[in-house]
Parts: sequence; structure tokens; C-alpha cells
Amino acid sequence: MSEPTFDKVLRVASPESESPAERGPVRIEEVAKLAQVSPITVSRALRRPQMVSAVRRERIMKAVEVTGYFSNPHAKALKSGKSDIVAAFVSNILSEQFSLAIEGLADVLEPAGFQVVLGRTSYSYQRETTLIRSLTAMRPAAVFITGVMELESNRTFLRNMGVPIMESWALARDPIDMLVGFSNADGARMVAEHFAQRGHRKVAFIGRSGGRGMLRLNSFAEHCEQLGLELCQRISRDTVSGVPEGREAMQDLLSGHTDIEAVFCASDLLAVGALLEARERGLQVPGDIAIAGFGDSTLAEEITPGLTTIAADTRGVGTIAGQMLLERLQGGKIEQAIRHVPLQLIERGST
Amino acid sequence: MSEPTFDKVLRVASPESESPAERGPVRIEEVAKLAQVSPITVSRALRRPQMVSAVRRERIMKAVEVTGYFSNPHAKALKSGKSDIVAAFVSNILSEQFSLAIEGLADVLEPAGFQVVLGRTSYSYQRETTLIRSLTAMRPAAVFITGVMELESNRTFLRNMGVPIMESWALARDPIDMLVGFSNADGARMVAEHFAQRGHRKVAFIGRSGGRGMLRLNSFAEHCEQLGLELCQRISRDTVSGVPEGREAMQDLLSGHTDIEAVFCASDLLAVGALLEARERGLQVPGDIAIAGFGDSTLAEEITPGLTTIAADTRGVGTIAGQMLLERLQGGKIEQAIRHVPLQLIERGST
DNA sequence: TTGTAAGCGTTATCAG
DNA sequence: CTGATAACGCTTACAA
Repeated sequence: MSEPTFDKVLRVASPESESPAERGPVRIEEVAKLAQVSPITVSRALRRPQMVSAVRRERIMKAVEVTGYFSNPHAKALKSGKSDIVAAFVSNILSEQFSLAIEGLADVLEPAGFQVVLGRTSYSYQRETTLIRSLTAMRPAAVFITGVMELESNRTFLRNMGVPIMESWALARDPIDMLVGFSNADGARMVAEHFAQRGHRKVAFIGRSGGRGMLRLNSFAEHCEQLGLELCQRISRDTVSGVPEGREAMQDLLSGHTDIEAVFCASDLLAVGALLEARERGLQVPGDIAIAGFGDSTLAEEITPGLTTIAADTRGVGTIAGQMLLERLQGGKIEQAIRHVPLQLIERGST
Repeated sequence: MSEPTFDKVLRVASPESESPAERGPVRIEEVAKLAQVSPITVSRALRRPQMVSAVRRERIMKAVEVTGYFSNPHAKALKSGKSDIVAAFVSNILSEQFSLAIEGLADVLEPAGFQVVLGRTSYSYQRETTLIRSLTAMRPAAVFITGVMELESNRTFLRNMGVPIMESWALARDPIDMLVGFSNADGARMVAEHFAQRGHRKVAFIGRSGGRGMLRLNSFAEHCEQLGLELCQRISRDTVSGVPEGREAMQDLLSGHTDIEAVFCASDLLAVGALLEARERGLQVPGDIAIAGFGDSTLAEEITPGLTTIAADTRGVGTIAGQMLLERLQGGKIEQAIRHVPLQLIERGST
């Protein structure tokens, strides 16, 4: 292998007034000495400024500035039994939708002084259980979950922590504590109605056999029946929902019934796979077969033809979750523990 | 708004042998009492098992099991001055490439008992500086950065922390401590060579005006000259590199020179935007104009025609970073502080 | 409004 | 190899 070429990377000079040569972290005592008060007064000035007289408060703030003091979160957490960490459980950090929710959450919580710490459950109960142990060891101030905790033992464990817990995504009836989500059932209904409006009769479903996939299938099946649609085939897999899986599922579908008019895929990635496969086999989309997805990923917009899909405001889920958690963290009460975020059917070229 | 439909969400019964009704976290003292040793022996048995006799070690491990003890990370960090946290600075958690690197990093570090904590710098020096303060307050065991720290003051600050620091992505010459990256310059060279091979003469560039965009432009320009290609137009923007920006840039490009044969876009998203715009204006890709990107996002593969692009093993960057950090964390020495990850040109339909 | 005293749970240090 | 002791930096409880 030839010698790689180095990149000339930008370097930016320090702005004025930088911290003097670091000689280890500054402790509260140092600030106290400089401000001529006791350490506890510094602590108070920083946490509840109104508890300290204006004169001292100003002296303290100046001293904090000068020394570059930053409270040691471990000492704080050890003494108070509670940290400024909000633990967020995410099944898959590569998911655009989950990442958006985390962004929304962090955008609300970070300005309030909380640190969002991500834990990856990787869709595994084993990982989830391990993770709960290690994250709760950090004495988080609150917990957010992109999804619903399924294992009863983990639900109990979280409940017993005594901190605000926010589940999300599916609109489940009995959250551990609070929940913000959209109704998978409603989304599936919208697709069934859309297919019916378009005059399709013979339809099919592609999705995962568990979790959200199942929720979407059940509702889709139910509403197809109500609307007089014939659900000819249901392809449920136990695997990940990716583009390749969508292709495979479409192959299976087309090798069976050849008169399917519309397919509902429980995720956009599956739908994209299905769409690519259909077109490669010479089928017109939506002429020969209409395809709808779920999730409104960027892919749905960029692909040709655009993918009709169910859009959820996933960043909004994170934002609302953050606001509710913050309210509780600041001592407030939440009257409505379950918040519903409506879905929307986005019509594009694929149906 | 009509009443939303609730989802019937899966619940899974607890497996056998669950922790008994939680009555607050277990402390090391409790374990010690049960195992009939002193707390410090428990601590040792957990951290350096070989320092404790086999008999006691077993008694202790059993007691840990029975009580469900999990060491309090705050007490540990407070006393030892070092936590099990690895701080990871990411400019954008929505980026597929960065997320992959984080996955790779966490996959290596988590099994070794470290917690990867993400901080979002959002491409802002301000945010980055604030974040460094709050993350270093956690006394991380190591630091990972998706990118290179540019501000000199922040570089100094990190260096002074005295923990392993890993920068990444660009192949810069003088890292704070360690670095794993690929050569942006090499990637741009590959594209120039590819265009030359294809017989193109009049080429253009679209990218960001700073950071990686600039690196790629400089190298591209240099190699175009060497290869006898004419770099007719360079469109550099100061904004985000998204699909809409790619469209706009392509509009600008086409409103100027109309005889451009090939365009190198410094990111896949820009390239996708450019590609969509070109096709909507009735141009054949690659017949009328060839387009190449950088990054090999999933989009590059799924779009029609497939996007020729420079692929980097970004998960590999995270994995290697994790391995090197781990080596250092376990007391080892790293002889080669800079690791080069080769790039690869993926030929698809767009060129 | 401010300060004193004590201790959160762990581990470094030193003694045995 | 094991244990007693003290201390990490902060905040709760109480007192002034």
C-alpha cells in the first residue's frame, strides 16, 4: 500500500481570555476562598441563586468565572443521590427516526443542565437488562425509552427507581409512568383507507412478525376487512427490516399471488426494497402495484417514484418527552401522562 | 381530532430468579458482610481478582450475585478521580457515518466495562467548548472525537486532562494524542483519476467551503491539474451539505458552464441533490454529465442510477479507535499514534 | 441569610 | 493476601 497523503487540517487560534495553564480541576473551596464565603454558600449560589444575598452572589459568580469552576458531577451525585444524567434507551442508534427523537430530547434537556446519555439495547432483552443495571447505577434524574419496555422485570426495576420515566413511540395503555407516542393502529388504518380510496381491492402486507410490525399488521387486517379489501397475503419475518429484506419479501409475494394491487410495508426500508424489486421485474409502480411504507424516512422522499408513507413527527416525540420530563424534574405535576402525537399520510408517487 | 386508537403492546413476563423487591441500591458493605470479608476486599475481588484468594473470591462473587450488587460509579469516580465513561464528541448524531463510527467504538469499549457518552457539538465552536467543560467534568477515562478538534484552546484543554484522546476522520499530521482517519486528499485524487480514465476533461466541484470540503477541493484541484483536467467551476458554500443544497449548487453550475462533463460533490447528499436536479432538467446521468460523491451513504446505493462515490469504512474507524483506546486504558503503549484507513472508489451508474 | 458538621460509597494508603 | 483508616468534593441537616 502506498504512503497515504496527509490532510492539512484547519487549526484555530484560541480566543482571548483563556483558562490559565490547567493545574487540575478547581474545587468549590477555591471559589469560596476567592469570594470570601463558605463552600456551602457557593453551592447554594449556583443551585438556588435567590437563596443568597445579591452582594455575595455577585462575588461568587465572579470567582466562578475567574477560576473556571465546574462542579464535580460525581461528588454531587454521590451526596445527593441523583445525577444530572437523563438515561435514554435506544434500540438502534443508526435509525434516523430514533436519532431525531434523541435530538429533540437533548435540545430540551441540555439547556436545562441535563446530560442525555445513550444506551443501545440492540433489540435484545439481554442487552436491555444489562444496560438497565449499568445506566441506573448512574442514578439518572430521569429515563427516556424510544419504545416501550416489554420485560416485566425491567418495568418493575425502572418503576422502583423513583424517577420520571418516559416511554414512547407506540401508544400503549399502561405506561410505567409517562408515555408519548403515536398510534400504530391509526397509521395502518390510514393506509387501508388510502388503498380503498384508490380503488384497490386485493392487498398484501410485509413487515416484522413482532413489535410494531405486528401492531401494524393487526390493525391493517382489521380495517381491510371493514373496508371490504381482501388481504391476500401477509409476509412477516422475524428479522431486521432492511432494504434487502423488502426485496426478498416482494419476491415471495410475486411468486405467489400475481394479482395483488397494493402492498403495505410496515417500514420505509422494507417498502424501498419492495419497490426496487417490483420495478426490476418490470412492474409499473403504482400502475401495476401500489406500495406504501411507514416512517417517512429521507429515503422515501428521494427515491423515484416518491414513496407514499405514514409520517410521524419523531423529533416532536423527543421534544414533548423532554418538556414533560423537565416539568416533572422541576417539581411540577403532569395531569396527562399519555400524550398522543398524530400521524399523517404523505401521498407520493408510489400509490 | 378523533380519539386515537391505543396499541396493544407486547408485554413479556419476567424470567425466573429476579431481584427481590428493590429496597434501594445495594452497597459494597452489604456484600462484604454476606461474604464475611471487609469492603475493600470486595472492591479488590471485583477489580483485580488475582489479588484475592480463590476461596474468598468465590464467596464474594456469590454474594455479589445474590445481592445484585452494582458498584456506584459516582463514588468510584470521586475517589479514584477517573470514571468508566468514554466521552465521544460528535458533530451530528443524525449522520449515518458518524453513527457507524460510534457503534464501532461502543462495540469495543462496552464489553470492557466502559460507557460511551455522546456529546453533540453541532458544528459549533461555542457548543464544543461548553461541551468539553461538561464532559470533562465527568472525568472520562478517554475521549473520542469524530473529527479533529480545531480550536487550539480546546486542544490544550484536552491534552491537559491526561487521558487518552482519539481524534478521527481526517488524516491530520499532529494529533492531540492519537488519530485514526482516512486521507481526504487521497479520496479526491481517486475521483480525479476516475474522471480522467473515463475521458472527461471539463470538470467541476461542489462542496462546503470549510473543513473536509476544503480538503477535498484542494486535493481535487491539484490532481486535476496534474492529470490535465480542466476544473471549470468550484461551488463552495458555507452551509450544511444536504440534498437541497446539492440541487441549488447544480442549478448554479448549469446556469454557468453548460459543457461540464463531470462533477465531484464533496458529500453524497450534495451529489444526490445534484443528480436529482440534473435529471429533472432532462440531462442524462452519466451520458450528459457524470456525478461522483463522497461517503458511500446508503442513499448512494439505493438511488437510480447508483452513485459513484468514495467509500470509507467508518464503522472500522470506530473499531480501531476503540481498540487503541482500550490498549492504552489497560496500560499498554501505542507505537503508531496515527492509523491510516484506506478509502475505496465504488463505481456505480452515475459516472 | 449564612455557616458548621457530617456523610454519601468507594478506593488509596499504609499497616499487618 | 487482608484490613483499618482516611479522604475524594460535594450537599443535606441542623444551628446560628
